[in-house]
Amino acid sequence: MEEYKRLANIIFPDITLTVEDYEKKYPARNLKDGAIVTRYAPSPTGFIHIGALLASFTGSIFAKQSEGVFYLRIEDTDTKRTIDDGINTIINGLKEFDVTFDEGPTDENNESGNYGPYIQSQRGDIYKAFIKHLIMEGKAYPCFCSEEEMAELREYQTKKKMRIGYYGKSAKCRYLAPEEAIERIENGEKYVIRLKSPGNFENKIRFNDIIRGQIEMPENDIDIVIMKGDGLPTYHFAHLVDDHLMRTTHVIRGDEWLPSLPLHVQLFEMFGFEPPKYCHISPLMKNDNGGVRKLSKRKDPECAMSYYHELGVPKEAVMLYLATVTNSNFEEWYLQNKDKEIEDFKFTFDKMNNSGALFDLDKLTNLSKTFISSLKAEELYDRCAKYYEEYDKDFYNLFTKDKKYSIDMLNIERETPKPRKDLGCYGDVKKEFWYMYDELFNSAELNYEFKNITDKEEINKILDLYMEKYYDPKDDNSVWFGKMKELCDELGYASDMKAYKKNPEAFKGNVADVSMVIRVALTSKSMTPDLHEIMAILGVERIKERFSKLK
RNA sequence: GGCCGGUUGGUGAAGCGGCUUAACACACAUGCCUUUCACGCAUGCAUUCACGGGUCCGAAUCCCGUACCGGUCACCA
Repeated sequence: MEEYKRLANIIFPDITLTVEDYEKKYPARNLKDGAIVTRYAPSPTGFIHIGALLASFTGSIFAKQSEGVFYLRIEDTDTKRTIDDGINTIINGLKEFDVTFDEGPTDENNESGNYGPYIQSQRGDIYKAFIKHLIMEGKAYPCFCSEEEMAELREYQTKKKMRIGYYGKSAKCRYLAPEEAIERIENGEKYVIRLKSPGNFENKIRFNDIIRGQIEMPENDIDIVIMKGDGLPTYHFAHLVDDHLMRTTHVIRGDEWLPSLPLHVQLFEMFGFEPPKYCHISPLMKNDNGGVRKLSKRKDPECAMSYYHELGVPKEAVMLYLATVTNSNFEEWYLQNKDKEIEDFKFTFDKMNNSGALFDLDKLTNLSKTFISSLKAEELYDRCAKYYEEYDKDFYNLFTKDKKYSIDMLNIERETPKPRKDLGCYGDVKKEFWYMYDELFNSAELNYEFKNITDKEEINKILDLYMEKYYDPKDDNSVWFGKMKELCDELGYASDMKAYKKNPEAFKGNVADVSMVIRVALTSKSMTPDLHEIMAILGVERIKERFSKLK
């Protein structure tokens, strides 16, 4: 025991605070029964992907609904991957989707909360105190094996069909006498600290995952590295220290961590701490030539949150989609409670899927269309203006030049019980309505999509007669359409569709064909929103102007 | 290769031993409505829950085996 103590003091001469000191410094949280304390703990690698949003949304919703705490912890122990401004990227990126934290860093230099620091690179002494404690008890040891030696070991084990890893007899440094270790350290040899695992692979341990249920796995017997050569802890050890000291009740994380659960439980037991509850969530998957795989930020553009931002998909639609992935019964509830907020739905762990869901962009688009259709014209206008200001300055200028005009345009067949659902994102506004702007209509290379009536003379005949005799901007929709029928009668087209269907031979065409001529003449497109409203918004002069382009 | 997890339609899924002739939603198809499209409405879309065996009066639901898919086995998280 004395040798272990000496070893510990030689490795960590400056660490004076003990595990007990930290236990006192970070007391149990005083929260109501059942309150969930959980966290989002990303590495600041400068990129927010949809899986990260899903994980953070899940954590925040459970914390909120249980009146618990949701905090941000930055896991920057991998100094090679950490980037500048990574923290701001995470905070601002999530904030855009209304995911916010009760505690944790608030920007690169500040933080709030009593359980910090919340940035792992600033917690070095805390980890060291915990590691020192283990060394003093003979439960951790310095390992001097080089990368080459480790590679050899792996090769040997593979050849012999043994389990791979630093364990049992293969764990040479485990058997080094403390005196020898001290000597090698004093000689300046490089080392890492490994856990002296008390586990036996032959023993099974069981634990309960909140999402997966009972799981049985062999005990961990691998002497994993707990402190790297650079003095920083590995993920596993930081997880133990941080989640214990920050008094986390639920660890919500991706299921890639499931295999290291025996290790984590072992770590907590070695310190006599109660482990948190674990909730392993499945990753979002994607079809890929016949197979499925995890959504990948390298291969899949839809994985990056910036993808939705650039398209102008409302954040509400993205969140709605993630809510349906989180709890499959959410959608049914939402369809009946469209006026409520996502948070009003009571999310539960047992409704969480325990196998990976295929990411369904179609479904997201549908949610987005439905959501946009429910917006008031003015609200949509504001959102679009913001979007185009960022992504299409030219269109932004046209769009905002006459605010009322654009709002009227957006309001076609909107703010009714059954609004149009044709806009999947803000970016679609330009695609659907560009012809409403003279600057675009007059400069575009127009492709008139005339359908049944294509003869130029006939088209002009219809347009002329319509303008001279039948068009009156004061008419409401039904009066206007009544006149359209009169126009049809005069020119030999069927004004009554039923009569036309009964005997198509008797007519040159029907009222739909004639309406189509006017629609295409005004917009060049065969598919548009309500024609009467379009004309009302364009006004007589511009209608005439557009008709004359066809002369 | 070891360990772990998963497998219900084109997709997300409900289901947790009899109420299932497998909910709901997306997608798709057809029809209706209709001046186009979109909306809306109606109908269709798994005789079957990966496969094989077992338990049971009864199984998508419980057990065992097989297959396939996924994850993991770093001084990365």
